[in-house]
Amino acid sequence: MSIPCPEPLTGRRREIAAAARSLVAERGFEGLRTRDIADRVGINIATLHYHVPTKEALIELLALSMRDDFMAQNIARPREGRPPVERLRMELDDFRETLETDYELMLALAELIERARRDENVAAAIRPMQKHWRTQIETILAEGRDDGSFRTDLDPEAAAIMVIGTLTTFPRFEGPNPKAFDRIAAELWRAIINPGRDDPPGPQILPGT
Amino acid sequence: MSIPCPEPLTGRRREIAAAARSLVAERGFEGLRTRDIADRVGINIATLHYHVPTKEALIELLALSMRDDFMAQNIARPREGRPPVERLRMELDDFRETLETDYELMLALAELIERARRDENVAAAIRPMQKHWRTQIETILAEGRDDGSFRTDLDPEAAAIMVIGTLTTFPRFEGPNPKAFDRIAAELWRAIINPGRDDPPGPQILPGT
Amino acid sequence: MSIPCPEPLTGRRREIAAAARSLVAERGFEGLRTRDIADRVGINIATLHYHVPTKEALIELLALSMRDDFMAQNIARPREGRPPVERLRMELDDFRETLETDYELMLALAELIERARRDENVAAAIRPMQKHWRTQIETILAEGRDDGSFRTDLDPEAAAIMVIGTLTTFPRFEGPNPKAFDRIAAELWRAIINPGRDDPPGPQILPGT
Amino acid sequence: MSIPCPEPLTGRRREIAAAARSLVAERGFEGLRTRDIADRVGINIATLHYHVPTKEALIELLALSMRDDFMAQNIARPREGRPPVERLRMELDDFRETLETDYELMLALAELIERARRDENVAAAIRPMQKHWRTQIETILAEGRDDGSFRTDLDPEAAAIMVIGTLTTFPRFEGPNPKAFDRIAAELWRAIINPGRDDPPGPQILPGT
DNA sequence: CATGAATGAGTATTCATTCAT
DNA sequence: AATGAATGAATACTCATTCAT
Repeated sequence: MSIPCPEPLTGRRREIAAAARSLVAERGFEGLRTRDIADRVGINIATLHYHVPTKEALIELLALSMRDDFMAQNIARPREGRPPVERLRMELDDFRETLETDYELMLALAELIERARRDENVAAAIRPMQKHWRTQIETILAEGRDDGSFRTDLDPEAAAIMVIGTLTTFPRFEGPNPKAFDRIAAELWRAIINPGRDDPPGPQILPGT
Repeated sequence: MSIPCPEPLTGRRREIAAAARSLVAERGFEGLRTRDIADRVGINIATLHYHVPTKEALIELLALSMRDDFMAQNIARPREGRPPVERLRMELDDFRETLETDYELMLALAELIERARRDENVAAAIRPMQKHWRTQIETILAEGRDDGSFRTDLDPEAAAIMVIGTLTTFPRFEGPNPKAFDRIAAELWRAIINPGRDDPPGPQILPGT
Repeated sequence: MSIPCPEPLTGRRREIAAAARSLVAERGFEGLRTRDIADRVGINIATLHYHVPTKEALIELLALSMRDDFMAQNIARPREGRPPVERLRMELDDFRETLETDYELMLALAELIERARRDENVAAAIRPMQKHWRTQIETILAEGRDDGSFRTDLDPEAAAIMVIGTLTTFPRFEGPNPKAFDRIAAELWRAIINPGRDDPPGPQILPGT
Repeated sequence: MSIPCPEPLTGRRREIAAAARSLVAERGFEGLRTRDIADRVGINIATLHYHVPTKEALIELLALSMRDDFMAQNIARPREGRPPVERLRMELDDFRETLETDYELMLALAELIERARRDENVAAAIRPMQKHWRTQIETILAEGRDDGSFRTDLDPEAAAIMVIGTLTTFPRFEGPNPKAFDRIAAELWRAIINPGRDDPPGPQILPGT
């Protein structure tokens, strides 16, 4: 189901992509210098260009590597067959985990999304990831509305943007703080679940890991 | 209540800020060149530097000018004394209006916020604006929860981030499309208002799905 | 009649073109470096780029400046109305003079012609000059054949290439040596004039200024 | 009589020289890249450097290979003992043939000669070839003048340059066009042969205008 | 013989900034 | 206020060459 990176990341290319990612997270695309990437990897600039011919190709490589990493986390845990409530829970937990274990990925992704507006190559690399995430959430929301666990007046397409917007905007205000995240996730949860439902939405109620 | 721009924008400085803003909206900070700004204003680069000594100062000027414009829109309509439901409504309407009339401001602001993470000067200029908006929404939400028009289990601080995140993320998916915005705003509305309340939330209800 | 350089060579541009010319004469296009040109003019590379935006534009400027200089020498002395014999004489004298006073121009021109084969811009700049020279010689030869001063079996178009080829190839063997040139010019003369004609081809016979 | 290539061209070295030649013909020395040569041969650059240690050595190899090829064509047909008229004829025919069958050699040679002016190694490799050709033509012309078949006022040394200059300059104007070449060759012929001679210059006369 | 990877020294070009006028 | 000209410091990219395998 995932669209894999066409050229699998061999040793050096993997190192280069990793160095580029952390530099983008630190300084943004504005401050991304090929020389810095080479320095961080510990190679000569010419060597960098041997492995990745142009800066544009490098950004594309970065975009693809990040998309793959981001999507890999989503696919790790099987969601098929589980009820929508549980799947939304998993979605929030996944985001929380990425926030804690790979905040750098999150920051770099934010830069990438901003850049995608002007760079068609980046947009092309990022789009499948965005679409995948959005569709996944839309499906969960639609199914949850239909089975009565979510609000009956829920608009899945609009609510999906609400979920994504809330999650991605949160770190801009609070950073990777997991406690603060739980509070946001809980609010999102309450905004979505069906308030008229008798039985509680699951064994453990938010907030909580 | 507004924090005024320390150096008032004289003719040339105002033109420069406007040119910088539209260029940032078009190309992002990554592609912002002083020469392009001068060209757009119709002056020489040396003249640009006469009015704004450095690029850093220029970015600060831009940040301040945008903050002032953004906050001016909020202050235009008096909100004091009105009920929370109505004030939330106005908040959404304000955003919608900015989206329609000054989408460029919105785009440039997104770039500015991204940049603020690494640029303390920009952060300092932007922060009051962000704080102002966030506090305003938090207040509305808290009062609305307390008067029973919003969800009783609402967490105003978390929900404020949800509102801001949804609004600012929306254009990334749908652009300045007002129809699509109304759908998002309606969903946000339903996520916030008190579903158990008898009387309708106001004279005009937002268009649903 | 001459196609002038569209942008007249102002001070700096003139200096740059001159520096480029002597460097091309010395090292060929292969060894032409913008930095060397800037050094020779005594300016910074950035300043060079201020006056001539790209290397390509610089080469075009060079080509145009050389074309103009070369053609100026041809136009200096009025040839209208004079008999073909005398005009051919002037043609050879002109070449001899350029050889003596501006051998650098000659060398650089040779490089330019070689480059024109692959560079359409250079070709476009050079072509009018080549055509002008060729046509001028063809006309002289045709008229001289018709008035009986040149060989009656002369093929003006073919002979023009013979004249040009002999003149331009000569320095490759003998350098700018004027004595050696006179010998070549004399041979060319004898190859062209009508051997059956009674009266001598002119007051003074070659070689000799 | 031929000066053989000191290191005989083994398989790979031969291939490399051939690839270099066609690349020089296409792009000139200015655009000659070792990597392109290796690519055309189908080997790695490191392998290229195994066979030819430096670029300079490569250019020397190229010069030697071209000199050998060019001179081989001259030696193929025995000229000894034949009358000057016939030998000049053969000289022109040889050139015509090279023009038709190996125009690439001709183009590359032109580049090489231009480069020889600045590169002593190339000059050293090329000089014997140039000298050989020049001397050969001078001898033909001197003998033809003495036996009355060529102009009696012929200056063999000057006329040799005229012949070489005409032949080598021709392709710059007309390319490898054989019809156009015949016209030039005919003109050259008429410029050299003795016009006062009764008997025709040979069994087959060159096509005239 | 052959190659993948690496590199030092360049190479044109860019950009914010300065300064004399 | 305004500008033409100038510049130092970068910046992405190139190329012949080397070396371990």
